[in-house]
Amino acid sequence: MTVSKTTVQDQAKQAAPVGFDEEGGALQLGELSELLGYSLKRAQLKVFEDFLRCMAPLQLTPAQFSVLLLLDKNPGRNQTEIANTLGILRPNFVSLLDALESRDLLTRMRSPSDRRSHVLMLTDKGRATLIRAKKLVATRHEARLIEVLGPAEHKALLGMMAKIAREL
Amino acid sequence: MTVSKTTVQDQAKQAAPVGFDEEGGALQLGELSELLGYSLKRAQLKVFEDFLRCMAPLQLTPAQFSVLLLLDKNPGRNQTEIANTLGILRPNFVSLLDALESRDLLTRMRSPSDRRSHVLMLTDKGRATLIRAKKLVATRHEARLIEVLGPAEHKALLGMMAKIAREL
DNA sequence: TCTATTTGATATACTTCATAACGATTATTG
DNA sequence: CAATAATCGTTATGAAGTATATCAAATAGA
Repeated sequence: MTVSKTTVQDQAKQAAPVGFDEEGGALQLGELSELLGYSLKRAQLKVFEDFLRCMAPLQLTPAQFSVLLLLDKNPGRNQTEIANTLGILRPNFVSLLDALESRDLLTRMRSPSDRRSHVLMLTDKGRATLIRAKKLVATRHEARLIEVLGPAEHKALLGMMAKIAREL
Repeated sequence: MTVSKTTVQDQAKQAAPVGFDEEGGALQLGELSELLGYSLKRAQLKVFEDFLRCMAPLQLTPAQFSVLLLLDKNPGRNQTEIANTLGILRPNFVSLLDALESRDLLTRMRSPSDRRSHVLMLTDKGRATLIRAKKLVATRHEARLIEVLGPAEHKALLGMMAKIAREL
């Protein structure tokens, strides 16, 4: 779909009185606004953008945050388990972990029971960072979303997204 | 976020009776399921996946379909206008158009009034393809989404997505 | 034991997204 | 009017994200 950040700043030419074609006015979105995938993609990009902005002080991407979150709830798992749960392919998970480990947010430890696998664990710094990150998400990011949608719709939205991810 | 298609086929080990940790069971998603961005991204990927599947007979990607749709409603616009409206950067729009033009779905015509710009227009084949594409989207894709969500929630979802894209 | 599988890792490729710069053309402006 | 600036489509290029094949080491299974 390719929806960039630089979005619809096109109507700089000024908004025409709706129902305008032939030269000059803003374009007609047409059935595009009824296409769920289209809106979904644009909304998703906006949400990630906002996440990055809110998380700027900690320099964590959504993917990195999700790893910390999952590790905190599931200590002692190996890379394959965490990656699979997040839908990340093992090869691509390596560099993601490299980055977090180099920042001392987590450690890879050879498992004593199966020396092929790495047991992943948050460091103290990782846990502390996660706590701060959760606060930023709650007080800035999700707060903003709730502000825009209202609490009821925000919750309903969560349910719908989960349903699509699960049942489609 | 990095959410691949190969998703959560991890619980192959069999589902533990919920509220299980320490080895063996499925992982605890934890606050991840409350993270709107996370669910949004996974849902978006699913929706695009379904779109591609439904559109397979016509071999149109979501981005290509959106271009045809927009061109049909806004004939005679140039590349920059269409690209900006879709949030696509001009350089990246070139190869997208190349693909559609080489399939004879649209034409680039030098504008007589401004010989820098290309006026974009659907060909007859492009219009015919668009009609078929719209039918596929309506009868397969959106129909499936409505089946999963129900008509009321589907509509509510459209509204929420538009709101986020617009106001966040 | 011999073979097959799994784990983390590397290499690699393809797609998407972003920026800089160019020639041609048009607009501005001194 | 001439000189400069801006715009259009395009090319080149780079950074991510995503995908597959393959490897050595370790384990599991025959």
